[in-house]
Amino acid sequence: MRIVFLGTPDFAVPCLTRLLEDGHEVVGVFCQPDKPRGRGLQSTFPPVKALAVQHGLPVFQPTKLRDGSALALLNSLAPDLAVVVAYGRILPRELLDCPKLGCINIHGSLLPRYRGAAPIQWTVLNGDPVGGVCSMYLAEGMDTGDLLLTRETPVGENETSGELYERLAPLGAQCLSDTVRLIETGKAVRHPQDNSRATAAPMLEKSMGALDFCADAFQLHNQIRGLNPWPGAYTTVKGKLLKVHDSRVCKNPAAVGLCPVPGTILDAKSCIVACGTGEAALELLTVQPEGKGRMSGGDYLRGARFAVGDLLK
RNA sequence: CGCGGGGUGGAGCAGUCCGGUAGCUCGUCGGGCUCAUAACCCGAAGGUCGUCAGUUCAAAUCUGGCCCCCGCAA
Repeated sequence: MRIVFLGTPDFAVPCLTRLLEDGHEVVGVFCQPDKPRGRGLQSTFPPVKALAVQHGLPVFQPTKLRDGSALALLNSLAPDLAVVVAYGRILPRELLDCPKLGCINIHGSLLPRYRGAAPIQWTVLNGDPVGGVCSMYLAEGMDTGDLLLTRETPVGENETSGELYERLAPLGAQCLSDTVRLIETGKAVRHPQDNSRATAAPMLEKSMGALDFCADAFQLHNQIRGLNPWPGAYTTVKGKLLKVHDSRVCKNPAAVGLCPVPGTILDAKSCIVACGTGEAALELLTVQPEGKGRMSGGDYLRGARFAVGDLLK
């Protein structure tokens, strides 16, 4: 089949790889324009572009999709099918109607749950025990199209968004492969979404990373792993940023019977911090002070000269 | 030249402004105490202070260049 692929980040890479392995004719690859990233503002290729270039595929990075030129371009490629995976833009109606067999999408959640830009992260943030990917036809609304296939996977209680992302990307590629085969053989079945069960997964913001130790330890733990690796959870200590990369819920805090102020350090060796009502504490496994590298919670306490009973702030 | 922090025994830090004995909390090794211990006590090993050059009687500390790590912003 003649396929146009639209995708940008790492998550989309296994999908494109799989299409090529399956022997499809990828006639064009769309991704977001190169953007300056990192220290020094160096311009970098999106991962999908890097892969496409490596395979000698034509790459297109339009800044506008609605001025007609994108439509003309897509028409000229005459695709049977368009595959959209984390492209990062809304496709206008005229583009959706262009490919003969339509546009399909791989989404990192079990729709209708988590429609939007950050489905994987919200799965973790909410502490869901099960996540997954699904394939669907694109419709005009955000992730509202008819479902095709769904693939579930259990989510570990300490799994980070980054880790789930890594597992979901190949699962998505498999799902895509199966879906394309169904479409190719005319066996694809549309399952409309149950809109009443829909939830939103909006883009993450930096401010979501602020930790408040008055919250429940489980909640904080989900926040930390859900925002790892980006944008990251943090607290402020002595006026400086302290990122918290990794944590564990500590169900039996050492301070039995006490009701320490949230944020109190309960252990000198492993940076266990009192949270919420004190029923469960939070062990900060890996932290990173502003301007420093990441280190274990214990190392941090030693270097910053904290003692048991001090308030982490 | 976007803004900023930093490189000191194995780890995390102090010391740098006001040059002059290598410090702290851990870890490691040996010994002791204990029913026992990641707890406690005693002792030991381990560092050309990122690198190159300069100033000086003397540089971790002052000056200049270079390398590397990181936070913010994007």
